[in-house]
Amino acid sequence: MLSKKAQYAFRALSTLVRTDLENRNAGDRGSAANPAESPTSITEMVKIHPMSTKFLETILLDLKRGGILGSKKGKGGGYYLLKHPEDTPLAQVIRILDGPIAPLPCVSLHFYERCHDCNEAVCGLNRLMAEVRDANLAVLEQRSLADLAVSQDG
Amino acid sequence: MLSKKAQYAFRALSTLVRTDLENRNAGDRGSAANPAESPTSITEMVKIHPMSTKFLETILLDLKRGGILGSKKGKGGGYYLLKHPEDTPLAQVIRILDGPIAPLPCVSLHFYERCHDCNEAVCGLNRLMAEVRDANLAVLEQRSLADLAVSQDG
DNA sequence: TAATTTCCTATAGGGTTTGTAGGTTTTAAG
DNA sequence: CTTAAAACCTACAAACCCTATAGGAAATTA
Repeated sequence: MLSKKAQYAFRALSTLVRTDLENRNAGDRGSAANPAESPTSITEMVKIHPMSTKFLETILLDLKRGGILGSKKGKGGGYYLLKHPEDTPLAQVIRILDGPIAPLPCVSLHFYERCHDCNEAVCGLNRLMAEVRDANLAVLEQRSLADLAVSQDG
Repeated sequence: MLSKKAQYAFRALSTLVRTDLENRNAGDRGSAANPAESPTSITEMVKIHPMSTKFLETILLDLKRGGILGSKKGKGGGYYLLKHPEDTPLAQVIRILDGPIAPLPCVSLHFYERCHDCNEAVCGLNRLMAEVRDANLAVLEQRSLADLAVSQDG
């Protein structure tokens, strides 16, 4: 199950994706194209998706440290996507906030930990959970923030 | 990530699967074929896969209540598989010990809970996490306890 | 100078996970 | 009929993690 952190992250990100795409379209028509020039503040995000402001703050900082968001301090500041929405897979968001996607540490690609109680080469569970991991990644590495915004009204 | 409970469960189950298959083969050759007639005790399981006896006890009781195991009390008693290993999907084990497989309650098939903060019909995250759930189930409902025992030496 | 906003760290409360304790009931074997 | 072995049951404790809050410091704009 996704943690609350990850769920809140996706809500905030869906707002940022919309703003991002709007800015890009405006850019095509001669207006400001650079998302960094029109960041979205935490206050605005919370208005759209009500949640604890302070909690969201820590989440956005995580996403910034994780290389997904940029920020601008001071009045008129806020957060913005560093890359095109299509270029940030959902897997990256989940890893930052929830850690490993794999069902076991010994089959994790990014958070691997050795399994002390079994021989990984011949462990049946190991092999099966690697299958589960791959099934997850097939979706989570393919799908991106861009998919998050499609027809999202609520 | 799988809980310790689920991990221990799979280890104990792998022992039971082996015993089960051995008994079935022996049955073909004229010996005891019914797994219920040669149950495996907790003590034996812990010898093969070292872990807390008392903790495993609660896990096995969960699996019994969940309809996966049968048991026999008293001296010479123990646990045994109620069905052929191929007929118990991994998903059933995980649901008993860890609950929902879906990444969000609002896309869970067995543990559904309504999502209060979004319109499920148009929620982008909802749709994506349903994809993840299906990817998981494609493996976990297809794979069974029988797959757990294949070439498992450790 | 004032207002706004991100940035940073610590911490508290609650819940869950993990594991323990102690006893009861059932069954088999001598 | 007694003893030993095993499942069964409930409560509880300790550790850990998740969620959220608090209180400022630093940066930027007007």
